[in-house]
Amino acid sequence: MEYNPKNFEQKWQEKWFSSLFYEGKDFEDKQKYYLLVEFPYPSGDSMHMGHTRNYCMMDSVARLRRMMGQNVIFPMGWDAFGLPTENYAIKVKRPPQEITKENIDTFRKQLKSLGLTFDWSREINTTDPEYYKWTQWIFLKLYEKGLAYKTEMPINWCPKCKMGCANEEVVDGKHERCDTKVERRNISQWVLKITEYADRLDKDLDLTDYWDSVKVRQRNWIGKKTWYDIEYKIEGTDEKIKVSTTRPDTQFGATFVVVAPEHPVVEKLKRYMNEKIIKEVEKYQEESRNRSELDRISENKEKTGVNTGLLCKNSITGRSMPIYLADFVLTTVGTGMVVGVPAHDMRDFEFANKYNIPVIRVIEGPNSNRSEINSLENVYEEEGIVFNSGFLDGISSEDARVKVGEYLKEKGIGDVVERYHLRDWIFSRQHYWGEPIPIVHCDKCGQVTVPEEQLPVELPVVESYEPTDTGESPLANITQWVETECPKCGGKAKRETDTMPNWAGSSWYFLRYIDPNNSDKLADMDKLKYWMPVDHYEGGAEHVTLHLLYSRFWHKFLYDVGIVPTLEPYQKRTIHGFVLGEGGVKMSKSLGNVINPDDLIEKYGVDVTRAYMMFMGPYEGDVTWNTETINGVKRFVSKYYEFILSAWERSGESTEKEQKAIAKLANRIKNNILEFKFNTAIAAMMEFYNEFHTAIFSKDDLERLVIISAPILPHLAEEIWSQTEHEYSIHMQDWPEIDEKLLQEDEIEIPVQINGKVRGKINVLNNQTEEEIKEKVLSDKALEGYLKDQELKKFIYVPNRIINIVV
RNA sequence: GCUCGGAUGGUGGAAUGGUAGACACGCAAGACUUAAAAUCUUGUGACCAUUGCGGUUGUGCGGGUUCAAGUCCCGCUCCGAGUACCA
Repeated sequence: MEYNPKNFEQKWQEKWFSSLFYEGKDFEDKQKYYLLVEFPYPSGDSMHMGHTRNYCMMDSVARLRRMMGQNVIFPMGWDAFGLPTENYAIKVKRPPQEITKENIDTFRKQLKSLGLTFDWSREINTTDPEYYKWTQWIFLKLYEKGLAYKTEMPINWCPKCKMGCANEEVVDGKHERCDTKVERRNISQWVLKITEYADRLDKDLDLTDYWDSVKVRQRNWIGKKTWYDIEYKIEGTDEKIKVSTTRPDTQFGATFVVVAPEHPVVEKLKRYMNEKIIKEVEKYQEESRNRSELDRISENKEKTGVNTGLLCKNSITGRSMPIYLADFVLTTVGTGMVVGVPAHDMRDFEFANKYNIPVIRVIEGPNSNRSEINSLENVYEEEGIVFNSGFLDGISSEDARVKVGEYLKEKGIGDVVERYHLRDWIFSRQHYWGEPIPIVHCDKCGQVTVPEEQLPVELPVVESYEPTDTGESPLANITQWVETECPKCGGKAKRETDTMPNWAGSSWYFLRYIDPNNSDKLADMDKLKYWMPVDHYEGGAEHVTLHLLYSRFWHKFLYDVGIVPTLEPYQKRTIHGFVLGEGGVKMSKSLGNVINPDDLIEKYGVDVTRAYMMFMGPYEGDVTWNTETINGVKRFVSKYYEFILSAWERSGESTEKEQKAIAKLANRIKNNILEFKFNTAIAAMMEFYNEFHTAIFSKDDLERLVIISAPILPHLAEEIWSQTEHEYSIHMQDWPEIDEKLLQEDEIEIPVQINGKVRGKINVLNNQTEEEIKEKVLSDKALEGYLKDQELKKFIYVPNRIINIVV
């Protein structure tokens, strides 16, 4: 009867993986539940603890929901394109295809050894040509709809990885992968017009049940703002410039205008400048061109700029304002021209201060009167009441903006525009290990799409290749692959050698799980209608901006072209915490504090490992590894095993107390798992054990106990089920129906407070009225000392909770 | 700077506005043992009292609402994550 998991855990896993009880069945007449976890990148290392923990938690959810009669789809696959494998392949001169296959085999074995009931019949792999055929197909559709285009653009160039990277991959001016400072380079790049979906990506968040923190991050990234573009006439000319602002309520405080130095309008303005100033302007343009965006943004806060000598007239206030060029203004933001309001913008104040431009205050707020603004500290950036502002006087900032908007329209001198922080998605990578972009360049026909029937455009398998120094993809060196026929005219043509970023394959993988082997379609519409949307998408915080946004964008596009049936891909999205190494530091190879799940399984067994990972702390919080604590879980699991088996041997009649305890435990386990409170689900089991391990139970009740333990301790439950002569498998049993009556108490003990302090306890019957209870409390001997000679001011009775007496 | 989280014993953490510290680790004492490990029992926020009952205080800090606040409101401090010359 001793708990020895080595004797049975593997045996049951083998049986599970051959009997396939956990597969999701298409079209089955049950409530469907699509539970999605982020698929891992199969690196050369072992699976990370973070992944392991979340998969174990979600496996418990999947097992519970199946027992609750739901048709659960809980799939797994591999996000296998990407740089680590490519770099390793270059180093050891082996094809990444081979390396990837080995890594996947290791990872799959690890997942299986944890007893996770992923539906392996639906396994996918983003690097499988049968999979990336459809990634390429989606690209073609995007191209056909004008949402993919190639353009010469300054990109962030990573000199180490020899590749361009999206703004989103640049952190602190460094490539997030390798920490190398990125440079600016002009390169012809494929770009996807995600900005065209910005509005819907923002608005449709309302259709989902994502955690608010997830919605907020999406919205901040999209950065929707209302902008006011205002035309100013340049004095002494017929030219106009259009500045943009989000704070038109401060217009009467505007005292200058700044144009981005690289802005095309500068050429036009030059016509009105004198020779000396033109020279200065050109010198400044040259300087700022050589500064990378990083440099322009970096620590050096000293503002630079050049006065054009030109003046423009504020079309709202009539004020004459000097025009400057300055590189803190970016062409890509707004109209690339800014109106400066030094009293209400710190950056404008710094600039005005340097160039002796007047500061005019026009907003007052609750904590700040109309006093003069004379230092950076008292620049007033908040909203408030507008003064000194002609037709805007005395109204709030918000109302003033509306009024300015109306005024612009009425006079025809500007527009109100919605703009987004989001920029288009740079989709090219100059690398080998990614999906080839299915485009052919023909001298005669230009850019030609590869016809659908010729997909996939497969990556050539080669022994070795290196990134090129020219910045082209390594594919460019593989001539026999590059040289091809033009699908249109049959003449000589060259393949596109850029590949897709590894965000591509992960932007739609959840759709392929639904119909993984379909060779005619991305996925069958009826199957999609049955399974979609994903009911719950579980993942890390690092993917709630980019990956989530990209995949929602692709999904909306696929919806528009009639491929998928839902507007949004995921109904719910939650964020798990990190697993930190001992002492609360990051787990990393260099610190040597990486915990390998294999070692834990070897030492403690699978169920103990799984239960410990869930018991460590709440789902959403970061947890710190503590090897001492796992012993507590091990102790509990062994005792629990021995307890149930011995209780089975001495079984008899359960009293009502035991029946109630099991009913309550069943409810707690179920509710806690569904609410992702795995730690308290296990605590509930421990509490039950502590109170009842010597009690007598009926066999019916013990069966129920084993069943409700199964989602958390799947191997243990299966073993006990079999030892107590039940038919395989416990995981195919129905979750027990709970008799509501068992959850109610006839008599409960509730605390009695006097003036807010607990002074005693009293037993209350279920059907007792407040009057009866009051009488009982007031005549209670133990409380007498507190109540004697006191005036009773208030008697509060909260049913089943507490009594508070104010005297 | 901005946005979003968080702060509860020696530790990880519980707690629909209703007995703060469930559960676990650790620690201490005891039992078993030649001994140790394992296991079991008891105790364990702090302070005071201890012969028994007990009392006071306590959830980062300062206010407030309430019969009642870890939880709600206002104002801070510190820590973590994300993000930024975004006009």
